[in-house]
Order: sequence, then structure tokens, then C-alpha cells
Amino acid sequence: MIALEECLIFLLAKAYQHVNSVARTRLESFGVTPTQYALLHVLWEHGPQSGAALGARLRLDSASITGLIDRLAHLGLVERSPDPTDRRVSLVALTIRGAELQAPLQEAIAAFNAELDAILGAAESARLRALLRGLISAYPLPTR
Amino acid sequence: MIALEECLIFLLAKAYQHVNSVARTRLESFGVTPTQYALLHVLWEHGPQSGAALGARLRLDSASITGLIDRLAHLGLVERSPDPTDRRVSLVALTIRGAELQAPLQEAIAAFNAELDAILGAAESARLRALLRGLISAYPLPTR
DNA sequence: TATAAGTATCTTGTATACAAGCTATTTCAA
DNA sequence: TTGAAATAGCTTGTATACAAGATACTTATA
Repeated sequence: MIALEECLIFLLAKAYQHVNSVARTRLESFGVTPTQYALLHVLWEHGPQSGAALGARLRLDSASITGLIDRLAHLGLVERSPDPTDRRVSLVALTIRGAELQAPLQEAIAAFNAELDAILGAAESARLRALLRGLISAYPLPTR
Repeated sequence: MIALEECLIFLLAKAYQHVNSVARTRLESFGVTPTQYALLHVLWEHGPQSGAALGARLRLDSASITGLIDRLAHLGLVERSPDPTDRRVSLVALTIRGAELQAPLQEAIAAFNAELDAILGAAESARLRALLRGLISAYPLPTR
């Protein structure tokens, strides 16, 4: 019987669970979750765009994106507006408050990255990231 | 701005998401999810035990364990019975059907592990597992 | 151009996870 | 021994995620 602790899938699940839990506490004072940070990050970097574009960049399906935008809109960090060129599309853009959060939130994430680097060592951390990228590219998510 | 693809937390999230999605399809024909497999695995290995013991082994809180046992009981793979020595406790045990699934399910998981090893290479896979264990032990989950 | 195909969003249902709080029960301590 | 603290399990509420399907709109094709 192969122990659970030897199965990559369960190690991945628990490592994600632990690290995500810590990341959540590091972002707690800003009122956003790691996933919500990721969506804001895409808007900071690439500007207003449709939910479909956000979903493609974050690899989330439409149901997840709908809920994520709903919650960020409720927090007053993003807002939806109709796309004048395609009435199916609603464009998602940062609000003033969403834009203002960029600097402090990125500082918090940078500090958390540094914390993880300190735990693993810079070289090991880089190696881990490379291995994870290998896994991700080996199993591209289905295009739904 | 640190790219999301450079952040360990987001790489972990996506690697887990991808690998879990594939693992789910590998177990689909058995009617169980990877998380449900993990609970069954603990019962195969350690025998009947309380929900609290299962939660400690799987690092899941009581709400998650309650739902997980509910679903496995509904599938007819485990059953709850009162602990005669402590009336707070309900012992969780495999049913006949749950026990019968051990061999085929473990074969499927072994095949999936082999699949991941083939993608990464055995040495890289072992290294990845070691790095993930390092992360897990660096951030022990709170004892709730 | 009329229709088929494709796309964007949303909805519903299921499965994890965590936080917080409740009840019943047990254990510990003054 | 009795009142406080701890424990087991459950419930509720929130946040992801995916599957499947509905609707509205756009694009491509016959």
C-alpha cells in the first residue's frame, strides 16, 4: 500500500492547503483572499477586460469567475460595465479603491514570497517553482 | 510587480488544481474523489476510528470531515456506529463495499503516481515530494 | 440573409475547505 | 465532588472550484 505521504497528489493538496492558509492570514488585514488578489493583479497588470479574459488568464471557469467578480464588486474593488462593442460582454475594471490597494497588497505578497524563500532557501524555492511549472504545463486544463 | 507565475502560492494553487483535476478523472469510474480516496485509505490502513481521528490524520477540520463522511456513507462505502465507551464519538468503519474497493482503487492511484513520475522523472518527482514535505512541516496547521 | 455554430455570462448543483458557534459529553481541578 | 475546561460532532455561513445547462448575443456559413 503506497502511503498517502508518498503520493504527489496528496502532498500537493496539503502543501497548497497549508501555504494558502498562511497567505490568507497575511492578506487578512486588507480584506481580500489570495484568489481575489490574483484577479486584482491581472487588472493592475493588463487593465480592464472581460470576465472571459480574466478566466483564461487565471484558468478559472465561468462559474468561478462570476462569483469572484461578484465578491470583489461587493467589496467595492472592481466594477462591471457593458462592452459597447459586444453586448454579451461585461468589462471588469478597477475602482479607485481597487487601484489604491495595488501598492500595499503587492508589498504584502512580496513579503510572503520572501518568507517562503527563507524557509526553503532561494535555490530550493526556484527549483520548486520550476517543478510546479513542469506539472502545470504537462496537464493543460481543458478549454471549456 | 512580481508576476503571478513567479509566486509560489499561485504556482502551488494551479499545480494542485491541474493534478487534482486529472486525478479526479482517473478515479471517476469508481465514483469517488481524491479526497474521498484519502479517507478510505486511512480506514484501510488504520481501521475503524472516530471522525476526530480521521480529521487529525487528514488535516481536515470537523466541518469538512462531517461532510466527507456523510458523502461516503451515502455512497455505502463507510458507516457510522456509536462508540460504546464515549457517547460523544461515532466510529467510522468500512462497509463490505468500501473494503472491496481497496484493491482496484489502490491500483488506480499507483498508476496515477507512475504517470506523474514518468512526466517529471523519478528523481525530480522525489525531489518535488521532498520540497513539498518541507513546506508542509514549515507551516503546521493550527490545532482547532 | 437565414441559420447554424460559437461565445459570454449566469445559474444550479456538488465537493472541498475554513471560521465560528452550538450541544452533548467527558475530563480535569479546586 | 462539583464546576470549569476540553472534546466530538454538527450546523451555518463564506470562498473556491468544476460540471452542466440556460440565455442572450455574435459570427460564420450555406
